[in-house]
Amino acid sequence: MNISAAAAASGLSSKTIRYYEDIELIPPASRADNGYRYYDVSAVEQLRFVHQARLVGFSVAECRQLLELQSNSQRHSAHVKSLVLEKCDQLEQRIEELLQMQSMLRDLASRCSGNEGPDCAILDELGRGSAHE
Amino acid sequence: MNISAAAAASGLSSKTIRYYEDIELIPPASRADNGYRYYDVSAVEQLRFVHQARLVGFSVAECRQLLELQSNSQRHSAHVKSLVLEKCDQLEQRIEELLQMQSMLRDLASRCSGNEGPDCAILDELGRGSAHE
DNA sequence: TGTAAACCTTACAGCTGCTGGAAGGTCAAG
DNA sequence: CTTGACCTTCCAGCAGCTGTAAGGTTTACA
Repeated sequence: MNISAAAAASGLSSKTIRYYEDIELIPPASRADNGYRYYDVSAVEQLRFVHQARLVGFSVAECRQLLELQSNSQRHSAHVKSLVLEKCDQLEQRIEELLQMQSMLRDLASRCSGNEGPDCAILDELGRGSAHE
Repeated sequence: MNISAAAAASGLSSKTIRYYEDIELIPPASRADNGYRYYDVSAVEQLRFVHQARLVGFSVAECRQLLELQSNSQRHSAHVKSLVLEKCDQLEQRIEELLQMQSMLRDLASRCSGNEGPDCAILDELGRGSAHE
């Protein structure tokens, strides 16, 4: 399997796969006679693993940890689970932040008449820097 | 007002203020005789403006737009308002994404026994790359 | 057989939005 | 007169890729 097929199968881009190899997130791919990277089923599975982990919000560093756990038969599943729950909490926090920002924006928007004139409560408010603190 | 006082008054760091000047987001600060940057009330207000805009989710490029609008007496407040509402929508989208990620994580966590053993549904699932698609 | 498109390779630059550090000048307190 | 806290510039680095250049290979088709 060439890199672009592996990309299609894993959901990553070829570029990203090379990049992950570069930063040693994943081991160097084996090579065909012509020097092309070659991926077997288990290599693709690893790519998919990383892709999924990234999708649910793990950083590359955290993916490294997860891959280590995956290859460590001495692992405790409790450890893995705690990483997942921790990430969950982080997402929760981030969501709260975004909701905060959104409510500030909605508040700003509600104060602005939104017409052809230049008077704008949004610009005024931003300059005042209150932001309800 | 020195840069650190301006920083304290605006909520930005000195570093960030210099950076914003560097990328020409804000005009070059005036200088005292000793070469130190000097900020008056209106300069500080501009800094605060940018800080607030960043806080509610505007990118630096968008801040540039907002500053232009602020200094443009021909502006229509409707234009400003639409930028704010658009940003609101973007936040909404991002929040949805994070919620999605969170629900995938919760689902993964629920499948994992979380004990001393190595068997872990999370690692299995990530490798399978299903992610409920 | 030729050639053009579609792959593959490496290497390096750039993106966003800062932050840290080095090397040096200035200023206020004791 | 020294010490510490400012200030200055400039350059490097963080995450996590993505784009581009310059070249080699393979495949399809005329």
